[in-house]
Amino acid sequence: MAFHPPSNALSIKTFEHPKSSKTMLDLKLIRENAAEVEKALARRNGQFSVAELVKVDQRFRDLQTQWELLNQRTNEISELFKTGKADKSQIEQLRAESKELKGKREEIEKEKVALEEELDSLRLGIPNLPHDSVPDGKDETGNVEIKTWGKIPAISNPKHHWELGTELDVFDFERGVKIAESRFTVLMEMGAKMERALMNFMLDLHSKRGYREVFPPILVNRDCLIGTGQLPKFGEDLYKCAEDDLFLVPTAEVPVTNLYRDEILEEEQLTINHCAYTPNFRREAGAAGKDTRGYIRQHQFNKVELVKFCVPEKSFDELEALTLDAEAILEALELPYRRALLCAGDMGFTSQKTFDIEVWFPAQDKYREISSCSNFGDYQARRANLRYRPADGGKPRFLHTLNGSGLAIGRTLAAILENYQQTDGSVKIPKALQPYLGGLTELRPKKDSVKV
RNA sequence: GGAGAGGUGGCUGAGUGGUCGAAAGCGGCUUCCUGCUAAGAAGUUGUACGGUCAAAAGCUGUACCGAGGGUUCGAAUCCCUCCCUCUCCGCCA
Repeated sequence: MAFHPPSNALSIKTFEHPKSSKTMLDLKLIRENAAEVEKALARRNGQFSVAELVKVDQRFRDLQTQWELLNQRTNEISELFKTGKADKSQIEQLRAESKELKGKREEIEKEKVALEEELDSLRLGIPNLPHDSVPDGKDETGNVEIKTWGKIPAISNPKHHWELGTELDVFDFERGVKIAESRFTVLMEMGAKMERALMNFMLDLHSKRGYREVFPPILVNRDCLIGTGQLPKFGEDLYKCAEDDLFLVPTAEVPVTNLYRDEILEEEQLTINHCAYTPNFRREAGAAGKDTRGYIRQHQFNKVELVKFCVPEKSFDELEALTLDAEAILEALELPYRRALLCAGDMGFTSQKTFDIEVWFPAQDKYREISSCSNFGDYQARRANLRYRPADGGKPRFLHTLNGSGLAIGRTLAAILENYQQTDGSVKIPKALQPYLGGLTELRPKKDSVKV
């Protein structure tokens, strides 16, 4: 696998000086570089075109100009009234003209509103541009392995985590289904404790490394989801509380990135680092039949998330730092992993560049994703109106956002079970986690215990 | 859930239907003064989208005082609807 170093072809840097808010990509940039934008989008999996957008935008701007001219005349008329310059003979005529102008304006406004809606929906439907350093590729086969860490354990006939977990009284899959539906699992005694221990361990480690811990709401409003990019396109994967128009978070990325929505931060405050634990809820709409066994793909799962807000110039350095911070958890737990650079076709909608961290699953004999670390550039910042005032006092600029799992807790638990399994069916506890479990060193099946 | 108050620029906070993009203060920026990590003086300081310009500056047009409607030649200011915030009461972990 080849490593693709950053190139400087179509410079994503030109996106750093946005002029308008509430767009995902800078409209001006799209207008002026439509061909290059098309080309960058073509690298993604799926059909995205800006041609229609450019057309609607042009029509909208024409109308805008007409509308402004009508307003200008209206203002002139009222100026005549104000200054008393209008002849008495003219007054009635001016009143009539103004009314007529209003009628014309209303006509234009009708079309404008319709066009604006269309424009918004077109804009929100266009994904972020893959960075130049992102390799081409249609799907995960195009991803590039960047590094591997740790020694893959030699286990003969490794058991799957769901087998180990059931024997060790960690998971109760059947009762999870009874209580909710499929893809819901009950964590029994040691499972519950392990999950809680992992949560605390991860938050503590990240806190030590400079992330400020937050615990946000787990129900969020529509604006948040538009801000981070889940809406309007990916609503089918969300759980919704229809009566309140609130949604269960699919990731802590949503509430944490929206912490500073519509705010102007000071450059001195950046980089802001947050870590947050939340449960996450996903309908897994497109995942029918995938990972139906085990604890890998649940409708509800726990995760610690890392989120960064930084100045545009630093975001790629911060992406590396963030990825290392996520990897630090796996290294502390001594779980073998690799890092992959996602190709353009496999990247998330909002991302400019993404590293996946994949942990080794012995029974599956492969690496599975446990974290996804992305630089979004100013894409989310535009949608969520996240800005900062430069230290030199200039105009507010959009900042850059990043996030990554640090880590998915359920998958970490599953990975521990598999990688730390012993031939006698017991599972050792990683040293780093033992203090969080009262010094416990292993999980052992209770032969004499009756399954309650 | 009941009653009341309120939503104005980066922040605090004035604002009689036209002189308000909006007083004042704070903060920011620039300059001056002062020999000391301070204080003072003056000026300046919203955002977005257009036009002019090679470009920037400048000039200029339009919009924006919670959102959306209405009245009016003209609305931050009057009317209606909605949203949100705060205070008191009730209820509750």
